Amino acid sequence: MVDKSSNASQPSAKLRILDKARQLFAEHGFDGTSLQQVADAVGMRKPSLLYHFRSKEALRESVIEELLAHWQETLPRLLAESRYGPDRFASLFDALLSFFEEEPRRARLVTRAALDHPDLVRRLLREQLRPWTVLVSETIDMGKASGQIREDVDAEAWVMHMISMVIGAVAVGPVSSALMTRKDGGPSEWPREELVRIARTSLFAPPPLEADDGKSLRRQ
Amino acid sequence: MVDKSSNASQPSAKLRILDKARQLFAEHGFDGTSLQQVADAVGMRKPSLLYHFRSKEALRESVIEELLAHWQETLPRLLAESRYGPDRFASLFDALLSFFEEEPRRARLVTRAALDHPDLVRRLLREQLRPWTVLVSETIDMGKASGQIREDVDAEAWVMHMISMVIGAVAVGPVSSALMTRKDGGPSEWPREELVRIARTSLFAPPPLEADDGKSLRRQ
DNA sequence: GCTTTTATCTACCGATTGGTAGGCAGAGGT
DNA sequence: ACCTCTGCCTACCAATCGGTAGATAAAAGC
Repeated sequence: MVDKSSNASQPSAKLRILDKARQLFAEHGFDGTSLQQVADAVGMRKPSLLYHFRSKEALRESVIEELLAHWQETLPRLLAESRYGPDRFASLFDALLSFFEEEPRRARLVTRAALDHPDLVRRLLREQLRPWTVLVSETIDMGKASGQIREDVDAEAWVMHMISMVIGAVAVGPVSSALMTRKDGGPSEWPREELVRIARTSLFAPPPLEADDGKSLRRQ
Repeated sequence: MVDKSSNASQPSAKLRILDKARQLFAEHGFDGTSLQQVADAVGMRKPSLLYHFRSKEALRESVIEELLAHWQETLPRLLAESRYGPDRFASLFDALLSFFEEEPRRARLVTRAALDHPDLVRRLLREQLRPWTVLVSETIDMGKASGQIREDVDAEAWVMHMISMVIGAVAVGPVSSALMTRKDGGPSEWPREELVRIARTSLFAPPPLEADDGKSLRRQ
């Protein structure tokens, strides 16, 4: 058994390999990345790499598991940090968006994994992520009773679509933004606000009388 | 010069190659598919395949271009067929969704292409698809004046996100549905309705007084 | 001090990759 | 009859693929 963080001296070869492999897999895909490229990026020979991971397949599984683990570790924190009250979902959605936005490779990696190995990713989603989405769904359903949430929302499906939408939007963001008029001007020119608005308006019930001042819907 | 539909006898080798290559690329990715696999699927030897496409790169470009061309040919028809009046966008959205739903490989292929060759896909989107999305955006903006469309909609961004959302949802549909409670039960158990609802409620202004009977919003 | 374990290396393997050379059968034009 | 061009073939190529064997040096355990 080899632990992943034995000595505190430096990042441990295994972690360095996982880090570089994650980057390369996200950018060029699993089949588009050779062990030689990973080895070069890490700064060691190919057989040394295969000493830590017995095959390319094992390396790929480790990368995916590490991704899900990182997600599973971060998500509860997001849920805990998100403020209570009417803004809670907006705050949570914002956190979810930021999670992938700060490192778009994560979104690309999970998208590629979903395309290349649907069964594996299905299983991991079920086992590791679904408990949390169920929690969110139940909270949404409770919000219907108090009138804050639209009655016609399918909570489970909404959560699923929002996650899929955020990941997809971040993963192919630089590409789909080719449809926008305000041409490039840097990677930050991305219509993030509209994404938040779509999520908000499809979830929250409109305020009773007054409309369009956004008083009860604003985020900060 | 070799035309793509010379004799009417049978589908012409070039087209058969493109067809099989499209399927394989969509399912296993560009790098995950070898020319040998394509040749086997078509039923010819590898060099015969390379007689029609001078390299794997050329084959990939042809597949992508054919995909965009097919899209570009279908989209104007969808726009023309969609009924006028308040239901027009719902009808159009439904057509867009059906376009990818009836052949999910299209969605997977374009997603993979966007990940593997962002620059190429950006260019194709700009040149071939954007004129149509601009048209839709302008119509949306006109709808604001008549009060049917929400004032806070960013038309261009909304259209972009909807396309991205639909393609993403269809491409990874079988995977993300692992987050749903109503387990599998076939591929048609997919929460399509919620997707339509998200699109609708994020675009249309709520009816003046009465709500929730969906009279002015219903689709069929 | 000796042995074992860990982590890396060089050298190599067979299989497969994308791609080329050149032959050959048939259809069509002249 | 002859030539040309098309479309497919067999045979082959160098390069790269994922992976193995075995040597070696340093550290750890006894």
